[in-house]
Amino acid sequence: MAEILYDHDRIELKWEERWKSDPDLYRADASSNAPKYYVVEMLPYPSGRLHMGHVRNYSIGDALARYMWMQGYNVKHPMGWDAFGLPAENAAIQRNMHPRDWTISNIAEMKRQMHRMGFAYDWSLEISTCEPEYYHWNQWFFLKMHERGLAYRKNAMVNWCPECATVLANEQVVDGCCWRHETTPVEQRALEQWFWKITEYADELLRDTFDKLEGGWPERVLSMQRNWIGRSEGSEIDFALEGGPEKIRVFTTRVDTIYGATCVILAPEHPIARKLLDDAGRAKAKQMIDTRKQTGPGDVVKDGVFTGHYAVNPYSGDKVPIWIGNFVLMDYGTGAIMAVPAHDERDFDFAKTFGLEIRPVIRPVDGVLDENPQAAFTEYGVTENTGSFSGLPTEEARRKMNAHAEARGFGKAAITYRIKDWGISRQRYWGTPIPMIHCAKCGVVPVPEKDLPVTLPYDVKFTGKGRSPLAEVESFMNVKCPRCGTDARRESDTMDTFVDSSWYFYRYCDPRNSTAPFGSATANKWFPIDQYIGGVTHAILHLIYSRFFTKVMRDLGLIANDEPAANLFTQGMVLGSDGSAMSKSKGNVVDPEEMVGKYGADTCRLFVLFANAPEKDMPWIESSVGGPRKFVERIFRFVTRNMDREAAGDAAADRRALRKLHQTIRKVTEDFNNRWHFNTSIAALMELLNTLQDEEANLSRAALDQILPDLVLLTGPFTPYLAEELWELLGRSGPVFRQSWPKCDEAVAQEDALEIPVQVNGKLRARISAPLGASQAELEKIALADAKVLPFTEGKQVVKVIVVPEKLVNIVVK
RNA sequence: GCCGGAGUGUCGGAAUUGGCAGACGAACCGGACUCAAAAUCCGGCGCACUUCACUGGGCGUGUGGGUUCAAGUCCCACCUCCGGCACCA
Repeated sequence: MAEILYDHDRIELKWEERWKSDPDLYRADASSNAPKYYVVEMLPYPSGRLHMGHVRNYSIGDALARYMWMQGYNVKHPMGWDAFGLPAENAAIQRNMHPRDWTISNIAEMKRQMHRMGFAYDWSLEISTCEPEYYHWNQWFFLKMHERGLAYRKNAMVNWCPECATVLANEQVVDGCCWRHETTPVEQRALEQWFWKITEYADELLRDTFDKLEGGWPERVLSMQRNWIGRSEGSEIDFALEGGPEKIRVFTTRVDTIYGATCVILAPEHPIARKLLDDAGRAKAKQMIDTRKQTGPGDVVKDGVFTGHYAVNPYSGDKVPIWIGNFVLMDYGTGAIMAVPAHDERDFDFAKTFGLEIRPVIRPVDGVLDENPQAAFTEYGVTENTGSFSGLPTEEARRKMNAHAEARGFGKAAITYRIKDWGISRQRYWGTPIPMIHCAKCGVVPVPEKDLPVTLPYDVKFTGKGRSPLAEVESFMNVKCPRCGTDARRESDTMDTFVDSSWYFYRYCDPRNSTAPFGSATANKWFPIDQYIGGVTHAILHLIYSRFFTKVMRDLGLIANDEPAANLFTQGMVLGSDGSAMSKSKGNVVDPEEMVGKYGADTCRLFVLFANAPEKDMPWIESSVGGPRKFVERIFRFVTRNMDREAAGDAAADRRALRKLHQTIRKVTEDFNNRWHFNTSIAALMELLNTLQDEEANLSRAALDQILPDLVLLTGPFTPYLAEELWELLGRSGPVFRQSWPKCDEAVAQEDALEIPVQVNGKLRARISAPLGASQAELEKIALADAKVLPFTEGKQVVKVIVVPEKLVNIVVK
């Protein structure tokens, strides 16, 4: 048969239809004895259309899934929708579309695009987090958290736009102002909200980044998580309020400097501050709280107010003034600090601004105390003027002073974390209703499990005003108290959408279960995830919340694993032509569907994988799409014109072609097994095709019959449409991804002779040819006798000759 | 400020364990085919020299040092860029 011209639409649309018509095609085999392989790509938010970041993420996962199938694994490869979220509500306000309708039509559109890309998902496992069948179990987890004391209520600040009279999400605050009222500064208001005690697991979350995830997760993700958890060891010390029963507890990492404390500073939100301040001071505190939200990090000017009250240093007995300061944070440590200007830069700054005393108490280990410091000395040293603890090195002083505080009952050694409990309440409509009821008699009462799910009402007005759209829906809000049966009101807040994505990959194991989130047996079979793949933007929040969830689920006895994913791969961002991340607001997005229309899905996938290594940010240079496109065409034409032609052949050409084939199999296999640098795998396939075309005229029928099927199989994970079409043209049956991955025959891959570079004093001077398996002595002899080497050794003394077998000869002369 | 990552041709990148720097592709230049163009095929393509030419050696992986027979790769110091955290006590 003659060469066939490549037509991407004809081939891809044909196979898309066939694949779609077989719902079992990519289903994992429940009765299989093959080892399991669970690969999950982070589920998308259905924003409307696929973007290039999705295409990159899913092309990587799809190549891997197909490869693992071909390696004989029982592969589970699901997809779903992270369907709750703010943009749906914005769409409702801005274009008068119901969030649910908007979301569902987006899902349909994106699913259509995924089919067009040829991704191998088992759609029977599809989940959508906005369906009651799914969020039912968010509510169930909420009840379990509540039972275990992991869910609690407390006052927390929310962003409030006085113009809209509504709560704003952080994303809706732009430069400290409301997104819809660009000149209206956002205020901070305290609201009772639900929190989950992730801090209870802070220590384990931190420890397991070392013990369980190192090696399987990227170092930078682990480091970001450790940073986020932010464990810090220090002391909590009580300063007694002069003339009152209260104590002010401060946290410090440098209790050894406490004799240098010249004031105590409270966060403006601190409850004691409210009592100590007069009206003017309270107004000032309120102003500090609001301004803090509006100024970006880094450019805060220190501000403070003296309360007019004093506290007593429990070590020295000194009386120190109590201030409030805008740089002291309520939600870190105890919300109060002791200021030691001589040994802390921030305190030094504060002291200079407000004229506070600077009292040095630490000298350098090999120096003297600087009585009049011009800057804070923050290093470790030796204590001075520190009562009975004077003359001690920092670490010893801390130990002894902690013990002293504990013995006297005014303090102790303490650990503080930067990570805060997870505030999950959102004053939004499009999310999971929090299954709680407020009863005037009984207080806060959980919805009984049997009454779950609490479903989201459809008929809601989106005015963009008020506390939460749900709070206005009387039929939803009015309920009988499950405990006393009197009239009560439902909680009108919904859950943070990060709750939905914290456990979705467990639901894939048992997506239609209506009596439990999933069955433990099936989860234990598939977990931990063998490979989780997603954007590095989720390195902290999603990945820490889902680790927290896994630990809670384990403690509930639902699962046996401690971590959700044994291996994590974070692909880089896709950058627009201007070098910054592709985003709608920057206007530098490239629509994948346009590319698919022009070049086909195979070329699009190949382009994305070939551009660079997948963990790196990918610069978008569309002009280079020609390479991958030509490669697809060349393979197609090469196979079709050689698939059944007569060929006499030449043994030497056959040998060279088969050698290159097997070297390529080895290379591509290694890339899959070790590092997923698909750019080099694809380069190797291009080299193979170059060699095959060089040898084409002299290849025998027998060699072609070995080469063509293997060539097609090797392209399977990257260009599934092309591979499937060629597989069929070759007269083979069964989908490509169910075939065995080609094996490298080392004997065939072996070169006939070695070509070895020869250096003199480390500089390349010649290449010699040597028989395979030549001894070191032989190589040395050939190298020394080489005509190109001789001019560099003549008249000189050969000091030594280094022979690296099969690699290189280096002659050292003097 | 702290933590992490990265700097290689005109561009994306390759060199996986210290052993031939620039694979593969893009762009560009030249040639063949064509009335012409596209497509395709063939050749060239780090820098500055040298030779009529074949060639020949020199320099070259952010900068400066070092280790080594041998350094893009290891060590020390520094510069730049990217990402995260950031008055975190």
